[in-house]
Amino acid sequence: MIGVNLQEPGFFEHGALVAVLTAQPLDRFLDYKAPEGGCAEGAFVEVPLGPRKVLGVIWGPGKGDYNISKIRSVNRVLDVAPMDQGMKAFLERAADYTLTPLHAMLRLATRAPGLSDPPSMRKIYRLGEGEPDRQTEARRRVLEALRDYGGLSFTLGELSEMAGVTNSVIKGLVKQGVVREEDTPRDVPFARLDPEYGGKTLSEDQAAGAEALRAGVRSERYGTTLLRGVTGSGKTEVYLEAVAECLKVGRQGLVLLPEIALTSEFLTRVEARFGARPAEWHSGVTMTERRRTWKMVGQGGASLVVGARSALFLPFRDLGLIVVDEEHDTSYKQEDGVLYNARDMAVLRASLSGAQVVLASATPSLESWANAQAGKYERLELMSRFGDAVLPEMRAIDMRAEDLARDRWISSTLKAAVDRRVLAGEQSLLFINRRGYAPVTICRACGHQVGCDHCDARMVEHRFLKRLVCHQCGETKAMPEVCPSCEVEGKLAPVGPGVERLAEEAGKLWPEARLAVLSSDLFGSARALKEGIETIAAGGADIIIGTQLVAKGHNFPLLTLVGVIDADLGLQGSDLRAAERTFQLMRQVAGRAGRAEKPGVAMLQSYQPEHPVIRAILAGDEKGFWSAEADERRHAGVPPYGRMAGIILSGGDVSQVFDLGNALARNAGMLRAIGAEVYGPAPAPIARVRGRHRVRLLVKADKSAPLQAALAQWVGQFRLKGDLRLAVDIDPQSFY
DNA sequence: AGCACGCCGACT
DNA sequence: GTCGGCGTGCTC
Repeated sequence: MIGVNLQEPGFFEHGALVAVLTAQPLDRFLDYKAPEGGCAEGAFVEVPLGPRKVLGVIWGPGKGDYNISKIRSVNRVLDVAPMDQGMKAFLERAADYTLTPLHAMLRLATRAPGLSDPPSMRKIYRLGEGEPDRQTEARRRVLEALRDYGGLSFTLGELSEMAGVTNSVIKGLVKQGVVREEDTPRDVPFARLDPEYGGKTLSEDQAAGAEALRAGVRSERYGTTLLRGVTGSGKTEVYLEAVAECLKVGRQGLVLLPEIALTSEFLTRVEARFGARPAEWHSGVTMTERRRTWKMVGQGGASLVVGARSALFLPFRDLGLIVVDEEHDTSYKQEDGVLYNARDMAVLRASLSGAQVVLASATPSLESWANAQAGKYERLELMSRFGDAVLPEMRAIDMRAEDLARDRWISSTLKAAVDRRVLAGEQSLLFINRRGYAPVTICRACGHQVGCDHCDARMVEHRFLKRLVCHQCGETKAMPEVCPSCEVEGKLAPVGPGVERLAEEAGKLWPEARLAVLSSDLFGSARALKEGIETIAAGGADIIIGTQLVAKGHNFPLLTLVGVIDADLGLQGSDLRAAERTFQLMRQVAGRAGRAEKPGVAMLQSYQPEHPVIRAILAGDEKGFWSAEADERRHAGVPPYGRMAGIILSGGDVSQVFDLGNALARNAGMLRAIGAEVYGPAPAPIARVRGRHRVRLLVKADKSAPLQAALAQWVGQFRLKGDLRLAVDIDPQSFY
C-alpha cells in the first residue's frame, strides 16, 4: 500500500489511509488520510467531520471501503501522549464485555476539557544575570526574594506579592535581563510522592500483609488480592504500602474510592504517608485540574491518582497497581450512561497492563469471596489491632409480636430503647435500608411476602395502578384481600417507608428530641454532607435517621444504639444480592455503635427472625452466612454462578416502550438457543427518568454460555424508531 | 452528537 | 402563499 512505512509498523506516512475512532455516536471507524508528517497508531487527532472538528484516535490502517474521493485528511495530531496498546485493548475488551459501542468507551476515556487546545502557557520569572543599572529598594527586594528561593521561579503575581512591589518593577528588571521571563506549560507535573516519607510502624499482621502486596507489585505482573479487614484493622495502611512499592518501582498507582465524600480525608492520609498530595479525579474536580490530571497521567507526571470509578479510564502509561477500596460498595456499578462495574473493569484493566489489583473491604461481595475461594484471587485477612472486632450486642425484635399499626414502623420495644438513650444523653441511629418508596407487600400477621406466581420474586405494589406488579417478569395481579399464606384478612400492608416517612414518625414519637436526617439526597454537596455528619457526630442530634450513607466509614462516638427498621427488606426474592447487602449493612451499621467507651446495642426489627440471614447476623457467623448464600445462588444459577443481563428500554411513550419490549421477548430465539431464559418486559428499577419511561427485560444464562454474542445478535435485529432507546446492562445490580 | 434535508400545520 | 415543527439520515 502506498504511504505505509514498512520499517515502523503502526506509523502512517502522509496520505496513507487510517481508521479513526471518534467519540461521536457512529458505529464504525471513519477513514481519513494521514496528515503531513504522518501519524502513529494510537495518536490523538483532530479530524473534520461534516462542518465540525472532532477528537479522534488513530485506531489502525484504513479499510479503504469508502469512496476515496470523499475521504478527508486528519487536521492535526494533538499534543498529548498517544494511547498505548494496553489502553486500546482495555477499551475494546470493556466495550465487548459491557456491549457498549466503542465510541462511548472513548468518550469515557477522554472526559477532560480542552484536550485539543494547544498546551496552555503562562509566564514565570526567575533570577537572570548581572546587576540592574540602578539599584533601588524595590528592585533589591525582588532580587532578594528570588535569591532566597534558589532557582525557583514564580508567576508575576506571586513574585510581586512576595517582594511587596508592583508588576512594573519586575518588568523593568526583565528588560535588563536581571530577571528572566520564561514560558512554561500551565499543566505541570504533580509533586513527587516519597515512598519513604511517613511510614508507620505496622503490627505483625499488617506487616505480613503489606509484604505480600509489595511482592505482588514487584512482580510487575497481573494478580488480584482480596484484602479483608474489619474497621480498625488498618487495611488502608497496608495497601498504602503496596502503593509505596509501586512508587518505588516507578509505576503508576490508582486508588478507587466509592464516595467523593471520603476523598478529602483520604488525601490527607496520603499526604501524611507520602509527603504530598496525589492527583484527584471525580466529578467535583475543576475543569482545569481535570485537564492537568488527564495529561499528566498520560505523560507520567502523576504517579498516583485517587478518585471515583471513572478514573479507570485515565490514560495511564504504566499502571502497576489498582486499589478498589470498599470493593463491595454498590456505587462502583455505574447505573446510567455506560453501564459498567468498576471492580470488574479494574481487574480487566490490570490484567491488560500487568498490574496488581487490591480489593479491600471489611465485608466483601460474594463475587469476590467466590473468586478467592476458587483460587482466582489471593486472599489476605487482617485481624483487628484490638483483637477480635468489638461487635455490639445484637438482638432481633420479632415484629409479628409487636402488633404495629399499619402506617407505623417503629416498634414499642425499639421506642423504649431509644427513650432510654435520649434520657441518658446518648445517640440513637434509626437505620433504613432505602431512600425511595418501593414497597413490598407483607402480611402483618404471619410475615408472608406476596410473591409472583411465575418466578420467585416478590411483588411490588404500584400505587397508581392499585395492583401488584412483579418487577422481574412483569406479571400483575389485583391486591389480595386475604393473606395467601395464613388467610388472615386485612393484614396485608405495603412495607417500605422512605427516610422522610420514618422521620415524620420519629418526630411524633419524640417531639422533644433533636432529629437529624442523613440521606445523600438531602445534602447539596459533598462538603455540606461532610459538615452535616461532623456536626451530628459531635452531638448535634439525639436521634439520627439515616440510609446506607451512615454505613460508610463515619465515626459517631456518642452513638450507643442502632435500630434497624426493616432488616427483612430484601432478604427474600426480587433482588439477588439483597441478602448479601443486608448482611454487609448490618455488620457495618452495627459497627457504628459502641466505637467509643460505651458499649453499643443493635436491634433488628424483623418479621422473620428465624431466617438464616438474620440468624447469621445475630450470631456474627460470617463463614456460615457466605456458604449458605453461595449455595443458594449456585442452586438458583445466578451470579456469580450464572450470568445475568438486563435490557433497559426507554422512551417517552409507555406503550411504545412496552411494545418494543414484547417484540424483543417474542424474538428471543438466539437466547433460548444458548439455554438462556428471558423475563419481562417489566417496569425497570427506576421506572421513569426525566419524563422517559423505562422498561426492562432480564436474561439469565449459564456461566459458560456465550451471552454477549447472543445478546448482540438479539438486540441487533431491531432498529429503534423515534425516541426509543435500548441499553444492555451486563450483571445488573438493582432489581427493584 | 450536531446539522441538513424534507414534509405537513397556523400565521403575516 | 411561507415559517417552522421535529422525524430521518449522514458525517470518512
